[in-house]
Amino acid sequence: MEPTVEHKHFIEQMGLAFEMVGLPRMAGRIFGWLLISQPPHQSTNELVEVLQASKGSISTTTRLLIQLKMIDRLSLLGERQDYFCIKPGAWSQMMTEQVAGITAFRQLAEKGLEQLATKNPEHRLRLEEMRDFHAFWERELLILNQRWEAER
Amino acid sequence: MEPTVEHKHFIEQMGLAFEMVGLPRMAGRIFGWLLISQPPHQSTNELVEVLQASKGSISTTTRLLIQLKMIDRLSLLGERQDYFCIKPGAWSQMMTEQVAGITAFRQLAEKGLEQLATKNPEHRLRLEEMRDFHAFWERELLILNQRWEAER
DNA sequence: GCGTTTGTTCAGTCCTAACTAAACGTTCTG
DNA sequence: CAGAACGTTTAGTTAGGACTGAACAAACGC
Repeated sequence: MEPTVEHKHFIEQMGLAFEMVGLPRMAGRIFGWLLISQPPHQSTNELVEVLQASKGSISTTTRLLIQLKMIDRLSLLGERQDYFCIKPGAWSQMMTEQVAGITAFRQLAEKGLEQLATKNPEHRLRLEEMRDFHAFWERELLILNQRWEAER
Repeated sequence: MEPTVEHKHFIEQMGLAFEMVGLPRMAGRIFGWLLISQPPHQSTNELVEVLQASKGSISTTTRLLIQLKMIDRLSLLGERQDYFCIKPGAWSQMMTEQVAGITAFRQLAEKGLEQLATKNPEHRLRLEEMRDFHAFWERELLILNQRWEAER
């Protein structure tokens, strides 16, 4: 299946959106195309052609997306090529990654409170709020994630 | 107030954490120091010295943090220097920024559904899930943000 | 008004990370 | 076994953004 001009535009937008959340643009392009391609699984060569990228780039980036649990590799019986498709729950997985960032902030706050806050309570206030805030979100985001899985 | 070795380590960690969420490392360092400095407001020159950075870098990055509503500029009466301190609700503000990213994804999905999805319902499925997912989180994150403001 | 202090702006440098292209290894086909 | 079809790896290039340093502008004190 060949991409139209609108398809190409969508792909490029997905690239930019992925970049915004800290992933390589190419990852967004691959994921974007897999969202709209017919059929939903595409071979390496198809990706190379459609996205006009090098084999190496596709190889590296598909492995990244697999590691992030956002796509699956399909090896069809009798077929020589590998195929890729979007993994169920890919978006949830992406959100889970975000939670990791929040955890990092909470841990940093806790370490700060242990190691360098004086006994002065007024001084501790800022770090305590940082810790409480991130603990709150850490907890609630996990709950929300479960609720989404349940509702859908 | 002079930073100890532990302070410097904390500052550097905050830099890395900020980098993880897509902000300049220097922004994290400034914010980190403002979290633990005594007093909680610090002048440009103090930031230059403590963080061992150029005036230009501090100037640019403080303006960025102000624009993101994460710190405030204080101009004390009779004082020539500007001071900076953490803005109440800075963390909430940071979270609000994240929501903007989610909104971008939802809008992209909607534009995709309008412009390039065929009538084939099986084909629309992936884009519809993308839209529903992000609409869900967009809604729930705003609610959570309000709950945090209320609870604290 | 002149020099000082302070913040901003801008040109240039440096560093990182994405991407390309080519070499390589592996597996399949005839 | 020879050759082709794939995917991976790696060296090299490129692009973007953070940071520096210096020039600049504005506000103030003497």
